[in-house]
Parts: sequence; C-alpha cells; structure tokens
Amino acid sequence: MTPAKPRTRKPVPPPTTAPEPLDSHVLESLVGYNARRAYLVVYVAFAERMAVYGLKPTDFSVLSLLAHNPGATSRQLCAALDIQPPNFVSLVAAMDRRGLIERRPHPHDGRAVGLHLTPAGHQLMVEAEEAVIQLEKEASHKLTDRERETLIRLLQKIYL
Amino acid sequence: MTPAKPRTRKPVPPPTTAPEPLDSHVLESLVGYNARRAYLVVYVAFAERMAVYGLKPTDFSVLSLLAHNPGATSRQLCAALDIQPPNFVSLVAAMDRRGLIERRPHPHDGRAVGLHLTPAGHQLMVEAEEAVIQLEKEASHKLTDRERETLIRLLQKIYL
DNA sequence: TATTGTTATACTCTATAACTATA
DNA sequence: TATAGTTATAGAGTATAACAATA
Repeated sequence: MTPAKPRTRKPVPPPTTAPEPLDSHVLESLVGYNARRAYLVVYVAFAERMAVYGLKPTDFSVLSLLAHNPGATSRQLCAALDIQPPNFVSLVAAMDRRGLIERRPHPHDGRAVGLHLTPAGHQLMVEAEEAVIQLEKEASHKLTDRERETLIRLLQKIYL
Repeated sequence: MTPAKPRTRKPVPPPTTAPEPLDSHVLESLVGYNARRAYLVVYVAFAERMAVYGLKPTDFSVLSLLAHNPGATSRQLCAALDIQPPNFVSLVAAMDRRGLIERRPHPHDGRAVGLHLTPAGHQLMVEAEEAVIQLEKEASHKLTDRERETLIRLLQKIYL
C-alpha cells in the first residue's frame, strides 16, 4: 500500500469574490447542456490525474480499445471513436515513439496496418485503467452505484 | 402551420462498407466517455438545426441567460458558463453587431457593462428556445419523459 | 474504381499573460 | 491593491481536400 499518497486536488482556489449567480433554469433543463457540464467535470479530473501517465482521454480510449482488440486497424479505431483519420496519424505516431504500441503488417490486407500494445503499453494500461476507474468513482461520488449504472444506461440510449 | 417543412435530417449516409466493430465495453462503463458521446449527438443535432438562427451552443446559452437575467455582466456570464473572459469578448461583439444585444452602463459599477437583449434578440430567442426544445426532444426520443428527467438529475449530481 | 493511410492545411475552441480604466 | 473588460497570442481539437499504395 502506498503510504501517504500525494493529494492531486486543486490547490486552494484563489480568494476571489464570486459574482452574483444567474438564473440558469432553462439551460439546466436541456440534456445537451447538462451532459456537457458533467463531461467537463470528469474531463478535468481525468486531465489532473492522468497527466502522470502522459495520457489524454483520446489516448486512453485508443489504448483501451487496443488492449481488448489487438491488431485493430486505424480505420476501425477511427470508426469506433469518431475520429477523423488525418487526426489519428500523429496520435498513433506519438504512441509508437513512446514504445506503447507496435505496427505490424495486416495479415489479409496489404494497405492496412494492425496495431498492437507492446508489453510496456500493456503494463501502462493496467495502471491507467485502475487510475481511471478510481478517478471516475471520485468524480461521481455523489451517485450511488445504482444511480451511476442508470446514468450510463440512459446516456447510451441517446448515442447508441 | 408551415406546409411540408423541409427535412433537416442528414442526407442518406454514403454507402461505404463499415469495418468490423470493436469491443468497447471498458469505455462504455465510464461516465466520462458516455457523457461525451451523448453530448456529441445532441451537439450535432443542435448545429444542424440552429444554423438557420446563426447560433452555436455557446451563443444560445449566453442569450438564454440574458433573457432571464437582463443586465447581467460579462463577468457573471463567464462565471455561469465557465468561459474565459478573453474568449467572451468576440462573442459579445458579434451579437452586438447583429443587433441581438445591447451594452448599457452598469448602474453601480463604472467598470462593468450591463448586457441586455434587444427586441430583435428577444424575438430570436422565442423562436430559438422553441427550436432547441424540439431538437432536444428528437435527440432524446428513445428516453421517456421520466427517464429524461432522471438523466438530467443524475448529470447535475456530478457537476452541481 | 474504392479503400487505407497519409500530408498539408484551415478553422474553431480554449487558455494565459499583460494591458486599461475604474474601484 | 484588486476587479471588469480587453488585446494579443498560443495551443488543442476538429474538419476537408488531395495524394500514394493497395485492393
């Protein structure tokens, strides 16, 4: 067990005087507005906690997919994550340079490249997935386990 | 009633062959991932439908807050919407040029400026709010009214 | 002819430092 | 000394057109 693990909370917020808050009841009745605000909270927590691993949300998503879909191609990953192929190139290149993934020739298609986690990539993802699960738990600590499941189920009814 | 209102649905998707889908069960267990994917769906629907009004989500949020908080200052709006003040300047300038809002001297603070909707701004927002409510209903049509309320309540437990 | 991966590029969004005028 | 609004600017994130290699 890690003794006295370092707090990664924000330092004390600057002692500014808050302005009078506004009535935002209309915005708060919209799914889009609320989904974005909630996402932003998790995103900030992710950025703070995952900086140690040098992973942004998109990097994490790609590596997580590769962990469970070894040999996936750029095309498949782009489709799964809604990323435009041109924007995917530098992403893959950076993780290749870091030694987290490997490109191997595709068995059936000479145009495609199969992507695989390296042992270092696997090891990083074991720690990173654990950290993300923990960070998500903290970011959604006001929800019971049941509520959290419900939330996810309802969100998926919108985008799946 | 408008006869035969023009469909704003996407044209028929190009007949490309989809790649083998990937197993994304880990990502789909994360609040952050699901909130982002769901937000993106609503965002695209918003962009398609609201282009007629020349309003992006942020513009709409600002105008909606001004409709219910006349005389609010830039500082208040930035705080409410989590926008950095420098990024707010061009936003206000554009809506001022369009004649949607007006800047009046603040009654108590010579540094501040009170923002108000013009009659044209009010009229636009009456139509725009109606359009957003309709578009949200369609984007979340797989949810019952009760589920939609639950979803919003749970999202707010994360960010409020 | 269509698809995979790529280059170049542009546009939007977001963040920070520093200035001004008022308080 | 601190705050409201602003300028300039830099960095992400995201989008499209067009190309080479392969199918």
